[in-house]
Amino acid sequence: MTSSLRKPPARASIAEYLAEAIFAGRYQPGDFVPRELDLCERFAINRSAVRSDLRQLVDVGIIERISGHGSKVREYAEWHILDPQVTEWMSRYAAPNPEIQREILAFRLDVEPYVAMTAARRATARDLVAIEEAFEGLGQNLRNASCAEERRLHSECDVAFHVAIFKATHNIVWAQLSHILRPSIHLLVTMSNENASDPEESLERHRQVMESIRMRRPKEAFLAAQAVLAGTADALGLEPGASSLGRGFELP
Amino acid sequence: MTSSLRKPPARASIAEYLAEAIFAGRYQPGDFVPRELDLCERFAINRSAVRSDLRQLVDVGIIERISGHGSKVREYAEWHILDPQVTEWMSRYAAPNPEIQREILAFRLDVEPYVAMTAARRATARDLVAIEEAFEGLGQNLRNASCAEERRLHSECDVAFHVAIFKATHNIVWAQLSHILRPSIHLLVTMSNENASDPEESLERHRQVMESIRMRRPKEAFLAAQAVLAGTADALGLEPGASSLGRGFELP
DNA sequence: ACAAAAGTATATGTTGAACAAATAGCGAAT
DNA sequence: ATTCGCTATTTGTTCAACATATACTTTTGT
Repeated sequence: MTSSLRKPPARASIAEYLAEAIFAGRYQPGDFVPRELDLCERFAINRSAVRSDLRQLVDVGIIERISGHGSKVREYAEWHILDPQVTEWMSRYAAPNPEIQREILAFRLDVEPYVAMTAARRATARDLVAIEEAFEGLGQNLRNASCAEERRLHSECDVAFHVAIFKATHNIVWAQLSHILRPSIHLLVTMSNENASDPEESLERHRQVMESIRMRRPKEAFLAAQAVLAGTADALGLEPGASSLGRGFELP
Repeated sequence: MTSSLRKPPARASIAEYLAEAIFAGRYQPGDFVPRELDLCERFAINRSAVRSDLRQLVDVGIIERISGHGSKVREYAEWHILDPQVTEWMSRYAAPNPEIQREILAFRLDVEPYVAMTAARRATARDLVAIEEAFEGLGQNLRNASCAEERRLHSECDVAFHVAIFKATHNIVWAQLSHILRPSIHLLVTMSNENASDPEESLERHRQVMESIRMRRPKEAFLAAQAVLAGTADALGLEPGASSLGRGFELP
């Protein structure tokens, strides 16, 4: 009786359902999702609500509506992977496509060392608090990575740690771009469950980044972030050789 | 009679109207936009259509709907400035806020040299075609920058040039991120109308970037892109000293 | 006089039905 | 065999009514 009292479970979100189905690959690019009236029936909801939710998927480039024909899933390249909602879905429902995950990681390899370097120059005390709190969380949830809930918590702290560094650049573009990290971090935590890479070592690398930022040592922060990412790439089974930026320069 | 034959002007897009009004500053963060029924009346359109358009503004974080009260414009920091539609509105209706423009330019100063460098490593012949075509357009529309239409065309070519370089990285994240360029490039063209900075010099700097990419000289591409951005920052009256990344390294 | 509670006004949220418009596929006529 | 036109299906638009949430006002009790 507690369950039914709390809340009428919001409302069955069609966007959520379809996102899950699409990201899990049950509907692939070129496929058509069920028509409006079927979705109405399936979720006992009216057409306006269905259309409102479908609009969201259209706005982020995931589906394309063809008047009088149906709603088609668009190519992966068309998806707005910079949209926070999209990255959230990606991290929650796994990669729709390993290729995108690889490209996101390549991007991270490109930029995160530079972001860490900038953070080391500009981080305020408040930024350090956020970074440290996330790091504490990482340490807390390190050992008991038994149940799924614990791993999710660890994953969230990992995301918070990297996001806090992006925000420490004090640039709104970098700050908003930090959402792109989420999918690969969640994937990492999911996979490292099997891959059993050394978590102690990973934690130590994160600590190095944090300390370098605190001590205002940009170059060390750059290198430390590179080390973290090398570990990430390794755990995900992707060679960091794909990195493009940050090469061709001799670090002092 | 030609005007009415062509097309029933699509449909008055409420999203478009409100975006113009909000980006122009007629509604500022904290303000409430007209209520649904007023918009219905003003545009002779039904409520469903109005609500559909308002949903788009909600999805990109520009407005927030408060049940039973109204639709409030959110703080600039909440706006999804990485969304292509948002950047398009920003470029079309000028900056809602000079601060955001400054931060976008700071971001460009951070990344574009590295993007050019990567493009120099990975650009295919097809990428070079796109870059060259945009460059040709830049040269064409250089002299006759008289009417507004001509300037718009020049601006589009400028955008196309930089976007082509981002795409030449062959990374989907960089490619989608290229939308962020649009606002500052349009602003530049608008302002340089008054500022009368030397267009010949700017063109030459763009040529240097293109040539460096063609010749597969990453380091030269990096420096050439920096030079282009220095010119841009100068024309916009922003000192490039705000740049964060790409500093602290000695270029070979 | 002040404060808490109840009630009212206003705007958004939800529902349902009916009609309009666009697209694909089929079939007939040239 | 090709083109034209018809029909079926699905999305797009419109309208009207009711439900719900929030802010403001009035009332009531101390």
